[in-house]
Order: sequence, then structure tokens, then C-alpha cells
Amino acid sequence: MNNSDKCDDIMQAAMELIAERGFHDAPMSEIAQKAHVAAGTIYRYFENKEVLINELFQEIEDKMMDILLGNYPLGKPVKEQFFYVFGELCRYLITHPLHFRYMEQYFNSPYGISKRRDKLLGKNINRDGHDTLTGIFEEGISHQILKDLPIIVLSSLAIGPMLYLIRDHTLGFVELEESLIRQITEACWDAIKK
Amino acid sequence: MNNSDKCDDIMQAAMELIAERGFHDAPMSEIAQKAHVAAGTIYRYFENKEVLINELFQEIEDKMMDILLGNYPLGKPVKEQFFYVFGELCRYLITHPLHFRYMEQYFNSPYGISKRRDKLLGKNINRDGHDTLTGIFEEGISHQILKDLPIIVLSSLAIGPMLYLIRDHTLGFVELEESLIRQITEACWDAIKK
Amino acid sequence: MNNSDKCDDIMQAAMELIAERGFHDAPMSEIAQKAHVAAGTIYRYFENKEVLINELFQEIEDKMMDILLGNYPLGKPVKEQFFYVFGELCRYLITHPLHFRYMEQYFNSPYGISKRRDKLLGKNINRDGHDTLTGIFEEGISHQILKDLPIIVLSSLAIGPMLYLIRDHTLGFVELEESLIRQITEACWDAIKK
Amino acid sequence: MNNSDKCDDIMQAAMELIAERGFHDAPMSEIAQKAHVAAGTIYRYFENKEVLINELFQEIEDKMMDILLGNYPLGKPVKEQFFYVFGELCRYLITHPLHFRYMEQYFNSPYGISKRRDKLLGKNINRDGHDTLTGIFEEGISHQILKDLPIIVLSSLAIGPMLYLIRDHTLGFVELEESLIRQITEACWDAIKK
DNA sequence: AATGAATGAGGTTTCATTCAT
DNA sequence: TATGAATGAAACCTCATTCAT
Repeated sequence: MNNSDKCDDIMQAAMELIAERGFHDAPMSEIAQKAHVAAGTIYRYFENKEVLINELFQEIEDKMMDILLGNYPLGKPVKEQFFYVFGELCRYLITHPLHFRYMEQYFNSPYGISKRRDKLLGKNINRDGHDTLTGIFEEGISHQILKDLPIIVLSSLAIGPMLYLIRDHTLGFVELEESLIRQITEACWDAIKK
Repeated sequence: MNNSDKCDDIMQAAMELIAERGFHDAPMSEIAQKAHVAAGTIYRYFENKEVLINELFQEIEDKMMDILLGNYPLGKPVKEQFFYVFGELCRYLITHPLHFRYMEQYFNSPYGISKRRDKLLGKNINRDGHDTLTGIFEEGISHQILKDLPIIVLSSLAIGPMLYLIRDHTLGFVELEESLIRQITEACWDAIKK
Repeated sequence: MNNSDKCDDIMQAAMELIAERGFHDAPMSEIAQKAHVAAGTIYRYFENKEVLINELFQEIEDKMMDILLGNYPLGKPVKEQFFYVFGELCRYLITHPLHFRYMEQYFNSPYGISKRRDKLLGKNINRDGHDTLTGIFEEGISHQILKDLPIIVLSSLAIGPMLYLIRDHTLGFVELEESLIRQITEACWDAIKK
Repeated sequence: MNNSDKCDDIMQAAMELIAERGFHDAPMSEIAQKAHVAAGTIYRYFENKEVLINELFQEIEDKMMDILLGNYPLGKPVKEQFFYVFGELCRYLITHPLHFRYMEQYFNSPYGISKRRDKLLGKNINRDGHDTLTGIFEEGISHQILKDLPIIVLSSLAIGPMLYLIRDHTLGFVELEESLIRQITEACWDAIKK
């Protein structure tokens, strides 16, 4: 319990520092300081910086998935499923700007080279046997509801704009309130629907 | 000529290294080595690393703008203008994957903090008095052709998917050939059109 | 104790190197080597080279002041006070040639630009409410014992020769033994007395 | 003639830069620039930086000696000779602050390690068979006019204060006008006279 | 288990000097 | 003779990682 406290402190400190300043401006010593822990202590919990970074990514991903899958409208129409996933993801990232910044850093770095957006939103979402964005798209295509495009293309059309807009939101360029989110969801739906 | 050569060699080497491995893993010494130049030589052409990075950005931007503005369909319908910009940009980035990777690194780093995507694609494109993406959107909105959304939102809907897809293309996850580009353009148009 | 040791080793090494060869020929790496310490270790104790240099100066100044103020003949006649300060300072610098050389380097460098000789020997000596060279001179002038010249002139007349002679002493050009010091003190007194 | 022009330009530029900023902040490239000459050209006239620095010193010394020896009151009383040398030297340094700064830098650097003040004012002054400060002192001692102290001590008593005061003058701490110079000369004479 | 001082490789940058033109 | 681009050693400093306590 003491252990896990320290571990959490380290992860929290690391996430904040990295989200705010990027990987190359987040020294282990400063992470340690921020976590009220000695520099060497970090290495009892994480073999090295890369491992810490990857575990941080994993943790955020897991949390996101928990929320996304919590009330997933299983068996509902494709459109409803899409609106649900889009809206939840959007709200999650807006209310967790640190997670969003961290993910951005991660995917734009050598660390995240192997886990691109599509993997995250495609493969991993089907954890626990639940449906996935991929699933939504496949179903939509086969039901002639969605355009007959490669899944990866549909997924970019559906998710790409949102990620850019959330960045703009965190930078203060737009205010993404509920009604605007709704409109954007509609627009993305227009992009993928037949 | 000799001058140009060395300077070009340095810029080329820097761009490749940075595009492939990011700013913080592209040491000046290695850039020099790759450019077949002594470390100190770089500093005859660029005051410091930051200047090199920014000039590299500027060069890419200029080249892109030259192509984008070359055959710009001035005075043509909004839809045609949009298809032109989208297609040209897409083709440019696909044929210049290093430029694309470099721009990604740049915009996701402190260096590019002030020149975000929207600025690039919004403000700067109106060089030489030409129309701009922003211009296209404004005209489209006022003619009731496009959805009445903030420009920044339209721009994300229009460009966001493409940027993700080009990344996937450079990673070998999709093959963006001409017909697919056409379909994506259509889909993005669907997203923004009324 | 270990701490102190390393820090002292670094300061000692730095002082020796700088005193012997000047600031610009005393690389941090060599200081480290001389102190039997890794280069990076220096930066645990001193933020950068400038800080190290300034702390070294401060340390020397403090030691000198401790000695100068130790048996200060408070309330005694001006002449006695002058002879005390002159003699003590002279003896201190002769027995601490490294300190002397360091101070010379320091005052003849950008580092010491703000703390010139006069400040050192004028203002700072009045720590702990004690009298100062300036004080001695002011009292002497008002009592018509000393020449009515600007303090800064008196201070040069009083101290200038000594500093040159100590340099010559450290270089082996003169042997400043007690009786000669006495004579020099007398001569300097002749220079300033009415 | 062209040659010697370039050579003069280089020396002038070097002197100014070094006097103002010190040896270690006067890069050859900048000296070249200031002299409107290519970097490599300097090396046609001076084997390396050290040689340039030493020749610069020599040149200044020669100019000073020319002036000092120009109207030297040969055969006049010791006191008059002393007043002459002191006054001339003082005036020269005040009217040639760059020379003064350069000399200061020089004597406080490894370059000038072998040519200390005493050498300058003692040995070298007897160029052309003229009398010297040393000569003045020797004569003064033997005539019982001056204190019976080592020449080097007398020379420090006589010259030390002036050098400090000129520094203070160039720094704006005192204004050394003619009447003050006279008073200081008197004071220094008091220091050395029996 | 925890500490944090110590390490030292490696980063950016400067600059005296050389040499092809 | 003059040029100035090129060199590369060496300076200062950072930081991931180790290890004695």
C-alpha cells in the first residue's frame, strides 16, 4: 500500500511533467522531486524511463477504455453506437487534458511509434469481447449505412477532426461545449455515412 | 555552388534525421556526420539548432505554398477550390513524406508552438493575394453551401482526417492512391457541406 | 562530512587552478579531475562555473574579514588602526598566496566587475559594526591627521603599493619579511598623513 | 604600404577589442571583421594569437617610452625627474585609456607573466642610454634623498597608487584633473622620500 | 525498501587555425 | 597576397542511471 502510493505518486508526477513539457524536458530527477521521492526510488518501480513512459500510456489507455466501455450501447443501431463512442471520448479528453496532452506527446515520439491511433481505437477497444469502433464500422459497411472505405479511413474521418479540435480547445482556440460537440459528431457522421 | 551544396546537405541531413527520430534524437554532431561536414560548419550557416529547425520549417512551408498556389482555381466554385486544395496538399505530402514527418514533429514541439496547423492552413495560404482555406470556408458559409460552424471546426473536419491518413500511409497501413484520395475528399466535403 | 569533503575538494581545486592559470584556462573538467570528482559532480554543489567562482570569492573574503576584524583596535588612534589593518592584510595575503592570486584574477575579470578593490576594502569591512578603512580615513581627515584628498585616493595610496609588492613577493622578486612590511607601512603612512 | 596598413588595422582592431572585452572574449574572427580583413589574413602578419598579443604589448610600450623619454629632464634633481616621469606616465595613460586597459589585461594574464610592471618601469626604460626610474631611485638613495628601501619597493610606492587610480578614473570613480594629479604626485613623493 | 550523491557519456556551441582558391 | 569556408578539439552543462549507505 505504501508501495503503491509511491508508485502512484511517481506516475502522477511523471504524467504531469511530461504532459506539460514533453518527454525531453521531464528529467527523472524532477519527476522524483515532484513525487516527493528519491531519484533512485523510481527505479524500484520502473526499470527505466522508457518503461515508465509506456506504463503511463497503458494506464491512461485503460482508464479511457473503462469509461468508454462502461455504458456501451451494445446491440443498439450503428449510429447510436458511433455517437456514444464519439461523445464519450470527446468528453473524456476534454475533462482529462493531461491525459490528452500525454497521449499526444506519446504518439508523436519514438515511444509510441508502434501504437498508433488506429491500433488504440481499432484493436484494443474490443477488450472484454465488447464491440469496437472497428466493429461499428464493419457492421455499418455491411448494412450499407457507412461508405465502403477501408476501416482505417473511416476511423480517420470519424476521429481525426475531434483530436485536432481538442488540441485547439486545450489551447483556448475553441470552446467545445455540448452543442458544438453534437454538431461535430453529426458532421463526422456525415463524413462516414453513405 | 559549393556554399549552396554544404548548406543544402546540412538541411537535407537535418530534415531526414529529425523526421525520422525527432528533434531530441537528432544531435548536431550526427547531422554534421550525415551531411559530410564538420560539426562546427553547421554554425556557419545556422546560428544555432533552433534557427536551423525553423529555417527547415520555413523552407518546407514555402515549397508547399508554391505548389498549392501554382494552379489555384481562383474564382471557381467553393467546392472546386476545396477539392483542389485538399488534393494538392494530399499529393504533396504523400510525395514528400519527409516533409510531412518533419512538419508533424515541428507542430508537436515547442518550436512550432506559435504556428499551429490552423495558422499554416488558414492565414498563411493567402500569400500573394490568393484565396485561403479560411476564405473558402467563409465564402461557403455565406453562400449557405457549408455548415455554419466556426472556421476552426470546419478546418479540422476538412484537414484532420487527411493528416492522420497520410501518417498511416507513410507507415504503410494504407495505400493512398488517386481513387482513394478522391473518395476521402468527397467524405470530407460531406462533413463540411450543408 | 563526505559532502563537505567533496565540496571542499572542488573549491580547493578550482581555487588552485584559477589562481595559477586564470579563469579561462581552468576548465571545469580539469577542476573535476584535480578534485578527484566527476565533471557532473561539480554541478551538484555549484549551479554553474560563475557561481563557483563567486562563492570562491565570497569564501576568501569572509576568511580575510574574520582575521582583519578579529583583534581590531577599536577606539585606538587613527595611526594605530591603519598600521593594524595594513599589517594584517599584508600578512594574510602573504601567508595565503593562492587567495591573493585568486583575488587578483577575480578583480581583473568580468566576474568581479562590481566588487572593486575599494568596495572590498572600504564598504565591506564594516561588518559587525566595526570601523573601516573608509572610517579610518574619514576620521583622519577630520582630525587633520591625513591629507584632505578623496577617500578613493587615500585608499589607493595606502593599499596600492602593498598589492603590487605582494605580487612581486609571490613571484619571488622581493622577500617581504616583518621589518620590511613595517617600513612599507611607514612609507604608506607618509603618503597619506598630512 | 598596403601591407603595413592592413597590419595596423589588425593591431588597432585587436587592441580595441581586447582592451574592451579581454583576451578570451576577443576572437580572431571578430578582430578580422573589425579590421576589415579576412580571418586568414591575420596569420600572414602574426604567427598566431599569442604573437599578436605580444607585439601589441610591445608597440604600446614603445609608444609610452617615446613620450616618457622625449623631454626627460636629464641631469635635473631627483625630485624633478620623479615628478616628470610620474606626471607624464599618468597623463599618457589617462589620454590613452585603451592602452591602459590593454596593459592591465596583459599583465593580468598568462601572456604578461614574464614582463611585470617592475621590468617595464625598471629595466626597459633605460633604452637609448637614458636614465630610468631605477636610476632615479638609485641616485636618490645614494644622495640620502629617498628612503633606503629595495628599488622594487620604492617603485611600488611610487607607481602603485597611480595605476589603481587610473583604473578608478576610467571607471568614473574619480576625476583625475591636473591639480589632483599634482597632489597625488606629492603624496607618492612623500612615500618614498626620506 | 529507500535514499540521493556520484557518475560520465553525450549534447550544443565556440574559436584558433588551415588551406584551396 | 588575400580570402573565408571549413575544421575539430575543447568548453560548459544535463541527466539517466547506479550504488553505498
